[in-house]
Amino acid sequence: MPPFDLARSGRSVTADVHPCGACPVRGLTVCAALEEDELARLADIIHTHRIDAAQTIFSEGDPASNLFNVTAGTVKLYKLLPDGRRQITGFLFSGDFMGLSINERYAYSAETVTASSVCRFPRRKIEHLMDEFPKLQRRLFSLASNELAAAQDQMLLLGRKTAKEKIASFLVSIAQRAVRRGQKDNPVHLPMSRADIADYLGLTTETVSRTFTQLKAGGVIRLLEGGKVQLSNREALFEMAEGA
Amino acid sequence: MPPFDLARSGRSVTADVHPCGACPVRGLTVCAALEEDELARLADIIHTHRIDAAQTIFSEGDPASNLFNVTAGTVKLYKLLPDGRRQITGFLFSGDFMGLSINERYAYSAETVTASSVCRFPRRKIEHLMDEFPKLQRRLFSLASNELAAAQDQMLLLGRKTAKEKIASFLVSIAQRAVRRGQKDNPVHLPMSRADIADYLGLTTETVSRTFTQLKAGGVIRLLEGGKVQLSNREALFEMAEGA
DNA sequence: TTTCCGCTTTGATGTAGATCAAGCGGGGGG
DNA sequence: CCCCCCGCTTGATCTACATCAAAGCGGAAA
Repeated sequence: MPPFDLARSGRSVTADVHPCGACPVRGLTVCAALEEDELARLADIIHTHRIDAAQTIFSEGDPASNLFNVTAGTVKLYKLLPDGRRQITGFLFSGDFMGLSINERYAYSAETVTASSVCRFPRRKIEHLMDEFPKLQRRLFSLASNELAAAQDQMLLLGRKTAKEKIASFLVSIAQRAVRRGQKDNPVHLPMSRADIADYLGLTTETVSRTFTQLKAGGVIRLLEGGKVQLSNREALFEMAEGA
Repeated sequence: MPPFDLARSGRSVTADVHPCGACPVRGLTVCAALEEDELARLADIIHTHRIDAAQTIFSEGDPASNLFNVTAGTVKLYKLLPDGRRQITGFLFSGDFMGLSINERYAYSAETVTASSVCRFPRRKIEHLMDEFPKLQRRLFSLASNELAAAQDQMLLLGRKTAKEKIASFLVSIAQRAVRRGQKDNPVHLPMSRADIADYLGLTTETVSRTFTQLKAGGVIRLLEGGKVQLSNREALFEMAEGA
């Protein structure tokens, strides 16, 4: 997890001005709130960056000087305990945003899972724009509310679901998010490692692996090449996810 | 958990107009964003209700027609699995708000722990006011961001902490919140049952009880009358909470 | 005051998932 | 092309916490 300094772009990062009009995820995210001309104003303050896999974007406790929008690839957000135990609080795909903060500090670290592109908004400037365009403010509020609902689902999962239910829930939710991005949801693509999945679900790699094996044996899923998982029995998976 | 119908106030609920100017928690919550005259506008649309202990305020999936502000007492928010397993996603004290939703539906159920007072804002009307007073919108966004950060802390707790660390974290956080409300934080008051604490921390009542006993034996806390807990060694408790 | 009921505590036992420990397999570097 | 390394899987064992069980205990109702 080498550090990554946005100010001085090294080999692993490239910055360029990206025309928002051509943005592939424009409809999904913050920008969906804005009209063409307003979007131009937004474009003035953003920079897009291409980042290699396994790079730290920012760390918990850093001054929260930017908001980010993932436009390609996969990013994970996580928190650590002093002894190294890790909880991944979310995986981000294209269209997802990150960087909400309290006390001007990031509440979690962000690291790329795969090579990714992110679109960076200086916090100060976006706050100005929010005053100017209430729609933008409203959009961010709505996105934060969705995040909050997702966080509550995840609490239910972490606190009360079995390993099998956790894995089933995870697969279902990844599939649903793929659909929202307009991608096909079967087979689903899992770009992250077993260890990452474990740290997201409050399990160990071994348990994640064994549970996949069980689901496979039960004919509910098939493990394909390249981190793809075929959902062979979505009904069963859905019921399993809800503990039914 | 008897149902509670805001429309037809029964024995367990009383409604009256409450002057915001006299609100005890005005500085803590949504209303802190507003000036005197703006507050008057807000006062026009709210109703305060007094609710007995153990009453349902709203249920997961209900149309989210109101936002609420707790002005006295304690409320719990929770989600259920079909077989009855329960995850409490938060405890609310005076000054805390609830009712953020997605798809116009509540994402969780809310029930009073103790007799409480809540201040009710019709969603439709508050959305109008948000357009009129961007400060209000901003305030809600900021509160939602804080909620989100708290939710992420809770994920770390649920996914990666031991029973002892969970209880220690819980006590520390309850104490910190008491301070923010201007109440004394030692001893802390725990108005909720062991079962509620268990469902909040992803444990069982028995484990919660045993862990309290352990902490008591270790001289870290003392269990007092009336649900009060004396934090005898805050340093130790704080370290324990972080897993150090 | 006594009784009763629900909450809490304590004890005995069970188990899901963690931990410890190898193999296995595939992709990148030499 | 081969080897090495790393991530995944599988197996054996351990343990923190759950489950099952029953005994305090305190407050409300009679």
